This record gives sequence, structure tokens and C-alpha cells, in this order.
Amino acid sequence: MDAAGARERDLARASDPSPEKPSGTTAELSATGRVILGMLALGTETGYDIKQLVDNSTRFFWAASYGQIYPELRRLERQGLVAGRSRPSGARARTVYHLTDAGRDALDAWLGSTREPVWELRDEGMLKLFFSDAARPEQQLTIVRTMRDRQARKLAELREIEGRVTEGRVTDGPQAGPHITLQLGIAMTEGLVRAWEAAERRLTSENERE
Amino acid sequence: MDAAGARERDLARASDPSPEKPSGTTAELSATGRVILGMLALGTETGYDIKQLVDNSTRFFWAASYGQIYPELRRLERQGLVAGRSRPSGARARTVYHLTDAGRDALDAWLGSTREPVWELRDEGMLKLFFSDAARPEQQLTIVRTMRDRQARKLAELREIEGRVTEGRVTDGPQAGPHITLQLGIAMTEGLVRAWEAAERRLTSENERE
DNA sequence: AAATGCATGTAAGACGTTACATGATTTT
DNA sequence: AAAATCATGTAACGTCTTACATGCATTT
Repeated sequence: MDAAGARERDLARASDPSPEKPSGTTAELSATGRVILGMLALGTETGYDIKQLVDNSTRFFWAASYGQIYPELRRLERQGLVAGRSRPSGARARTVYHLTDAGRDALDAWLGSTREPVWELRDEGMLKLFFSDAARPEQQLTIVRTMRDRQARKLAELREIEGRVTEGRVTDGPQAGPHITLQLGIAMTEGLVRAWEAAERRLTSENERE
Repeated sequence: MDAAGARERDLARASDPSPEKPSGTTAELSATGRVILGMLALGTETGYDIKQLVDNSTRFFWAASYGQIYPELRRLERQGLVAGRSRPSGARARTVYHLTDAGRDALDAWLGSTREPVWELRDEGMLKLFFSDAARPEQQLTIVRTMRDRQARKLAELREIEGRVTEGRVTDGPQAGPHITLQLGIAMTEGLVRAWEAAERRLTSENERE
């Protein structure tokens, strides 16, 4: 029957038609393309470098793999947004890329775009919690504690990064973006830890009452 | 050169080999499969119902489309985890599904699994902020305010849902999972709003000093 | 000498979204 | 009579991950 269905149904309504048309001469810049242009603007040069920096920074909120990066670099070059030239180091093949003027314009246009930004979460812990009435009560608590620990570990990781960056150099000036993003990531993750802790308290106080 | 690359490089190290082997006789349950089993356990019956409930609840942390749901229902049936039978309403075709014993076991196994849960975020606002040194300073503020507003709207939406649910029935008992997940979602989104507000304060106080 | 790091790539397949197509039933 | 909702599905396309393959250079 439809007990749960009827109960939860119609609780929210999506409403979102996008305000900006594609509207232009230029082909739409893909998500990975945006990452690459941004990374080149930050001074990385090779596909390998880009992957390193992604893994050490944006991966927390935007990941990318070699399988995306290398083909996308060539697509961007075909579109005239980046330019690469061979710069072998010794006998080892190496291609360094840089933004073209058109590439810098495209990056600017994206940064200034008012299109609703992508925000997508896949949180298996929340999904488990949602369905946890089908599990034993201790399992519910295990789920919550696992996620709290997981987010706490991530928070520790981010704080460690922060420590290393601060003792170094880049706190302000023209490299403010990465740093303030790290601050934001820390604040966000603190929020997540608190949220899971609150859920844990709610569950344990319920159990006590029984 | 490698200014940014060298600076941010090696700041973090991934470390995660999964602790549990596939190890079993049963084929691995896909992510969409997990959603479907959970939804059937909650009492939904048709593919359409599942999609409705996903859109009204889990979409905030786990989305799914018809293009995933209908094919996956048939795959699960082939695997013997769900069973469907035709229950037309009038002349309108309709198939109602329910969990089999094997399906309930698979759901249990997933809920009890200690495998590191998936947690993936794609946050275009954070990405823009990361690269925002390439933009004009006012644009940096625009990005932050846009995201703060966006998360605040989502928070309002969630609170509205909460109001409707609370004035209704389902606050506790055997349907605790969806409700506590909603609470968690609210707490998480509050954390996000606060994080973006903090970023905004950091940016505006910097601008004042200049 | 071995291990790690630098560097580039591809192929297969899984995963997901979007748009389209169709039609019955219920509500306005 | 029209609009909204119920209900099921597919095809095309785009995205992303994973695993594999290769080989030079540097550090231990």
C-alpha cells in the first residue's frame, strides 16, 4: 500500500527553469573544462600537475580523473581556449599548457555567470539513515557514529592542511581563493560533524527513554 | 612554473583500500538498487511511487531518475530481490513490487555493511571561489552571496517540509528514519549557511581594511 | 638496484540525465 | 473541456571511474 508514500508525498515542489539561455557563439564549457581553465589560471602547466592539484585541494568538493583531464585538454585546445606546446624534460614527453585570451574570457564568463550553480550531494550515510527503520536499532546508531567519525576525520585532515598552509606563505593577497575555500571547507565540515552529533544525541536519548 | 602547484601539492594523501571483499555469492547491489530496496521497505509499490518519494525526500542527498529506476527494478527482479505483479488500475497498466526475502536480506546486509560509505560533493560555488582570484573582487563577493542565498533557500524549504511533517503524524516510532534524516539535513544545511556567512564576513572585512 | 615520482594516455564499461513517447484517470 | 496526475518506458547522449599500458627521472 502507500502509507509512507502518501505521508511523505508532495512535501516539496521543484521550481527551477534556468534563467540564462546558451545564447552564444561559443560551445558550452564542460564542468571539467572549467576546472582545467581555473587550474591553468592558477599556474599549473601539465595534465599531471592539474591532477595533482585537484587531488590535493578541489577533490573535497570537485573531483576529476586523468580520463577526463587529458581528453578535455585536447578538446579545449581545439576550441582555442588553451594552447599547449611540447616541453620535454630530458627524454620524457611533456606538454605545457597555458590559457589563451579566449580561454581567459571563458573563465571570466563562467566566474561571472549568474546561472544557478551545480550543487549535488551523494551521501550514503544519510541514505542508510533514511532507510534505517528496516534495520535493528543498534545499527541505526552505528550508521550515525560511522558518519560522525568519518566527517571528523575529514575535518582533521582539512585542519592539518590548514596548518601546513598557514605556517607557509599563502594566506592572503592574490592567492586568497584557495585559502578562503579551505576555510569554508573547514566550516562546512564542522557543520556536518555537529549535525551527525546532534542526530546521535537524538537517537541515544530516545533509547534511554525506552 | 609551479608556484601554485608546488605550494598546494602533497598537502593531503589519500588512504583507503576497502576492508571488505565482494566475498559473496550475490552480485553486488548497485546504488540505485539500494534506493529501490529501501523504498520498497518503506511501503512504496510502483516505479512511479518510488520516483515521487525520491523527489520529495532523498533527492537532497541522493537523486534518481526514471531512466535508472525502471531498468533497475527489472534487474532486481531478475536477481530475485524484488517481485512484481501486474495490478492495473482500470485500463492503466501498473506493476506493484515488493521485497522478497532475499531482497530484505540484501537490504539488511547493506545497512549493516561497514564499507566506507560514499560521500561525494559537487559544489560549483566552492569551485568558483577557489578560482576567484582570476575574477574581479566584487565577483568574489557575488559568488559567496549567491551561494549563501542558495543554501538559505534550501534551508527554508527543508524547514517548511519539517513543519508539514510535524503538524502531521510521523515524528517517531517505526517511521523515525525519514524524520531524523530530515533533522540531519536541516542541521547540515544550517552549517552550510553559516560557513558561507563566515566566508562573506572574511571577505567584507578584508575589503574594508583596504 | 629498487622504489617512488613524473608524465601521458586509452578502452571498456558503469552510471546518469534529458528528452521523447504514450495513454489512462482524476480533478478543476 | 482542459489540466494535472498516474503510470511506464526507451534512446541518445554525456560523464566518470577503473584498470591498464608505457617509460623516463630521481631519490633512497
